Amino acid sequence: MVITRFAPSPTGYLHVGGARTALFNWLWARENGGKFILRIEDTDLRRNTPTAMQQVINDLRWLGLEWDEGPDIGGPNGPYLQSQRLDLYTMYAKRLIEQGKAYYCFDTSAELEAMREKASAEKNNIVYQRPARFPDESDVKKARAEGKPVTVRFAMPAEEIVINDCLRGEVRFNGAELGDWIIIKSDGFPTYNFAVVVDDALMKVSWVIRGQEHLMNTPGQQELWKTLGFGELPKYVHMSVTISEGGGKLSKRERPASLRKAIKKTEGADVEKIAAAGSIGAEEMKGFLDGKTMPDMPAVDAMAKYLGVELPEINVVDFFRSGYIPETMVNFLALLGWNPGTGQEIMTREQLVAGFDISRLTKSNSLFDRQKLLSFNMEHLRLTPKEKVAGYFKDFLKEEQSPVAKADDARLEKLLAICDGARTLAEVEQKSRFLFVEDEKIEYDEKAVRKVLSAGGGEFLKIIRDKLSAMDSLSEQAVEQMLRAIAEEKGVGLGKIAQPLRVALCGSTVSLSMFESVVMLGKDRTLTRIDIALKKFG
RNA sequence: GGCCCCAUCGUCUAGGCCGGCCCAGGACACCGGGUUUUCAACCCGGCGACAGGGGUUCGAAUCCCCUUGGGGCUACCA
Repeated sequence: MVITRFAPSPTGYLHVGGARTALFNWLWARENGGKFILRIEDTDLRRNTPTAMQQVINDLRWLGLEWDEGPDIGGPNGPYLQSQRLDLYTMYAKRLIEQGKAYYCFDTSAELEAMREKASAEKNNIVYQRPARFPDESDVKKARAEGKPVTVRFAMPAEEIVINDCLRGEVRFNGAELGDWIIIKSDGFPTYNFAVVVDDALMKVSWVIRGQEHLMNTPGQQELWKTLGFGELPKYVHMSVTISEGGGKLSKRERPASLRKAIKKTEGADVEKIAAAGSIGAEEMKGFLDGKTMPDMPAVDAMAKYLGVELPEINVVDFFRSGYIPETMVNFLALLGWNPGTGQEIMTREQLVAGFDISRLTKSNSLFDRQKLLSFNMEHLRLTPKEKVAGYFKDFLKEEQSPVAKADDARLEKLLAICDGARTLAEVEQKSRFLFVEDEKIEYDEKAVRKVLSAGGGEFLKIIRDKLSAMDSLSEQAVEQMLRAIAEEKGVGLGKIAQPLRVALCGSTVSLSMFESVVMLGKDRTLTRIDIALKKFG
């Protein structure tokens, strides 16, 4: 049976790189009728945040990547939180020590740092000097009494280690150069590389599909697996990595970094007010601007909103908030480093599962192209069943606290239908907003007013007003006829007529079709808005 | 620096393992035109790549080597 897993560390929102890894594992399990496990790697006390696990779970659910075993639903191989498996790691570490395959160390971080510096000065990799005699329990006691840190290292064999990667073939390493590495930290917690082996083995994971960044960890993990006698090795697949526009692995730091850039670029930026918007202190703000610290995501988002800058989407939630739907994300992410070989690009979840194959993974890194994502979203907005999209739209509106949220299901679907060709739900929201704002509260875009209303558009508005008030029933056809008639009479294009009306009704030059807009707004409110606009700008 | 991975249009990629069907195909972006009540969409057309150098071969995008470039890892992070 194919058993895969996704093992994030709960350090914040799920970002697209992680989502892609999760997706490939999920696809491979589903394709083979296997199992997909969610495991939380919370062995770093300092970095974990209490809400992060729930955030990751929410994001995976939104993407539709359901797992068969996990911390929230349990399973036969639990617990699925590493922090709850500590006794297991301790037990296996003890076993290794007894076998003489691992040993205690008492180095301080300063001593380690000195070793690193020495190695780097010699233009070499740091290799930990294995002691001639492994310390015993009495040494440990002594070290503890002296207040020295106690860690455990795995003794790597000094021989060639060959791993067989399903994507990259045989990759060779020199065990002697890799050196002995820590499996138990001084706080008693296992390191990632140790816990991952124990858990993968105990959870019977048969396929380890992860990013290329883990390739160097594999020889160590493989040796440990063998030493622990865990039997048949899992199949290893080290996928390409997702690169961002600026070069380098896509990282969640990009959002704060891009905000910092924006603040520095803004002339006369009121740093105090910006900090207040993010509810962070002056100290933290200074550290952030100096590039020393990163505020948390809510603070970053709030400051960006205050400044009115768009930050690049990195986390899965960012894409949700920008109006993308899960179908798009799953499809697009799947195509980053994989393709079905059929030339088909736009695919449903089912098609992805059916067509997925590890052997068609790409070896080279790929860049996350937001332009293409945008066009994918348009396609999926069209392809996905209407009710489903309406559901996503509702969630989106709620998250954005949009006035459009007041609309009922029928109206929502209507709006979505009118906006066929929109690339994001945010575009639909933006175009529809004016329908749900009070007549007096329309915000008029200065440029739009200048360009359309002040430039003689008021004349046409008056004509429209007169014609409209004479109509007794409104229909899209009737409104269209009326507007076209005016255009013809005046010998101008329809645009000359529709644009002033648009600005009067919406305050903007970007909105729904005017024919539908007038009908949906209703005669009275349309007239009211025309009057307001005429009074203000006519 | 050391170790490891990778290398086809601006981007994602097809093709490469089984050399000739590839003077390299698709998609997104871009450019030009059309359509149009705004934005978007839509239709037609166009630009555009085998990183460089050596081999092997009758023949190389495809196989080998070197160079260059990109990426990863180099923690008591995961």
